[in-house]
Amino acid sequence: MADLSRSHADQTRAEITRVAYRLFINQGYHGTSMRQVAEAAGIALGGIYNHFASKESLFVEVLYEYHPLTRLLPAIEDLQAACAEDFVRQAAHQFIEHLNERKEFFSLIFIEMVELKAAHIESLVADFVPRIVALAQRFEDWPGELHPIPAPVRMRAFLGLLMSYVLTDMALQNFPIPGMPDNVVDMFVDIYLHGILTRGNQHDKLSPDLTHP
Amino acid sequence: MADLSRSHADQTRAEITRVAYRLFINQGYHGTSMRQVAEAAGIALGGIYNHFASKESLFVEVLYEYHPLTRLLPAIEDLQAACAEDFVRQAAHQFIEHLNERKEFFSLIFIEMVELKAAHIESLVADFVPRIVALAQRFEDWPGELHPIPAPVRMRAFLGLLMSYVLTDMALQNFPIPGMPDNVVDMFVDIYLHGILTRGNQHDKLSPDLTHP
DNA sequence: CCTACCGATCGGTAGG
DNA sequence: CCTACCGATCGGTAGG
Repeated sequence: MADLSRSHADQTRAEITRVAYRLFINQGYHGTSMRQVAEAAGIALGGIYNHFASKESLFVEVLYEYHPLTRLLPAIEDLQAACAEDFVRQAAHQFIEHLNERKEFFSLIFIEMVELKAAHIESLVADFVPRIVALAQRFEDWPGELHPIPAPVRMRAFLGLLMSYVLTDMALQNFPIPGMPDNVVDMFVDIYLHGILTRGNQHDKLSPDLTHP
Repeated sequence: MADLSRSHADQTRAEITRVAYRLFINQGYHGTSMRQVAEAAGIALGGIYNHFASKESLFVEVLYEYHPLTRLLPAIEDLQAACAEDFVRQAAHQFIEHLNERKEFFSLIFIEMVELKAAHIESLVADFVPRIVALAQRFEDWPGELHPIPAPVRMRAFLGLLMSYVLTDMALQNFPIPGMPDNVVDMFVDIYLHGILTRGNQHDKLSPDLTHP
């Protein structure tokens, strides 16, 4: 019975977090009222404060609950790859797949940066930076294939290109561009691979078979 | 005298817009009150409404006043270039230079997308899309040098990579990464050029002289 | 977990 | 361009 009631409280807390996420990403932090959260969660305003000390602590919970690195990083760390190209293609695939599930996460990051002045972002990314740096080093496992670009820059270009794909994909939802194909991700990856690999070691020519595996 | 008074009214309006810009990008839309704007502009609250019908119309004015494409696009359109590589390097230089002056503009875009639900963005970009598409076509002026990538994708990768540079540059202000060099932009451009140009036509090898012109 | 309430602050306006 | 004010809504809490 004690277990059941605790479980029910957890459910309520999870429901509050879930609806708060949807409201925050659609209206922003200051544009979302605790009354809206309460109504969407099906409880009274005061009920929220049995689970969260303040609106800000509710936002922090949402931020941690919905950031994609928790699941994305292990997925990439576990990849087995025979060469740099293989690794990049697999990592890009994982990256896009996880971020597509969490597309609205970028809105959360912006809210955190602008509306909450990045007060909590440091503790959020601190855990992940060393693991990302370690990932960047794995490129060195395949010597002789790479242009002489510093590892942090190579990693940053990778993250940046894919991030910009997701962002422009969101932005272009409302503005279809004539001549924009479906498999833009694969082409971005091809551009990136041509950009970082020396010519001898890539399966070159952007054939449709290669960009459409 | 009529001229003087009109000029003074314009000055006040410009000052309101200026301080509103700073407040919006630092606190968000709903996080900024008209009273804060009034105080920062040195006038009473009611005075704002002699210049702007509402808070939202003030935001729209800020959005138009501070978006970088007004000056960036003509600068790139006027570029003279002998080859694709030259064009890309000059365009990237212009792009970064203009966006560095208007770095906080991204915050405005996010505010517009999240807090104001992208209500005004359509009319803002509508004027620029055809000109950007036209720019993408200029790559075709140098035939035989390009990988067979659709023009919109090539343009999108260019904008995306540079945009992601500016964004990560902002984000990494607070988290210096060991081993991250100063001339990341040049390296990004090199990666991009290797990515879109066929091998024969590029001044290859990323020598320091080339990445540090 | 709800009801009823607090002081504070919001965007906006009338009238001068 | 300011003073003084409007109704509405905010985050949060006491008490049950």
